[in-house]
Amino acid sequence: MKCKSYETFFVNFSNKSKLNIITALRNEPLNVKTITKKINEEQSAVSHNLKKLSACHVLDVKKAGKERIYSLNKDTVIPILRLVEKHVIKNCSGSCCKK
Amino acid sequence: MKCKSYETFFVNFSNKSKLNIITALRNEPLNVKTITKKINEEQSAVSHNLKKLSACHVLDVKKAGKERIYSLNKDTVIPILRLVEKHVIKNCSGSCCKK
DNA sequence: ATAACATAGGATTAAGAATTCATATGAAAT
DNA sequence: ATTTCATATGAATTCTTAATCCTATGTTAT
Repeated sequence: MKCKSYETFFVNFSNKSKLNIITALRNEPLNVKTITKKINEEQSAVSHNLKKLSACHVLDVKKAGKERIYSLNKDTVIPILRLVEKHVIKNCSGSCCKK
Repeated sequence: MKCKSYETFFVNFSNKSKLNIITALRNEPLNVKTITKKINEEQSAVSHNLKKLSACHVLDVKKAGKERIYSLNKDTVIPILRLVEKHVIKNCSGSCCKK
């Protein structure tokens, strides 16, 4: 599947676990264990998600010994999050986005 | 559920049907029947999706007789789509975002 | 008042995704 | 060479979501 259909990209932001990872990395690159502790989920689940996130270049990885350090692709992610923040402030002052 | 957790917002972009609706409305507001024809899906499925999209203010609705005219919230949606386009061009020249 | 049209909504089923568990890989330390 | 630690991967299960079907609501026209 190619990126030209954008749905795969957005899936990376459309559930809590993945969004937790993104949030955890907003300020600093982290290794898997630290992410796992920070968001309080199974290591295995985190790894599965990290794989998808980095397949889409939402995250970058680099190896450091036996660790892998994941970092946010800030060029794309930060501006998108900002837009959504703005959207929510403007449109969702009460509660919205109900399922 | 409140918008403060953004995953619900992003769900609106994370499958083909919803993204087709968004694309169909990129240039002009349309009524349900026209959207349905344009994206070639069941009227009922389209209505279900329209509800979610407008609950999140990704779309606006206005009534016109027996029709309902849906339009894109361009303030939010267009800039986000542009960012993703840019991201894809930069990062996904081959194929990426595989599931 | 009834018929025709446009759209919405509920309930069920089917499809897809996330979670979990068990195991594998690979790197550093002893 | 073996153990330990960090991470990844595959398979099975469990959830979640979307798709479908059927019916309801509301609007206009006759």
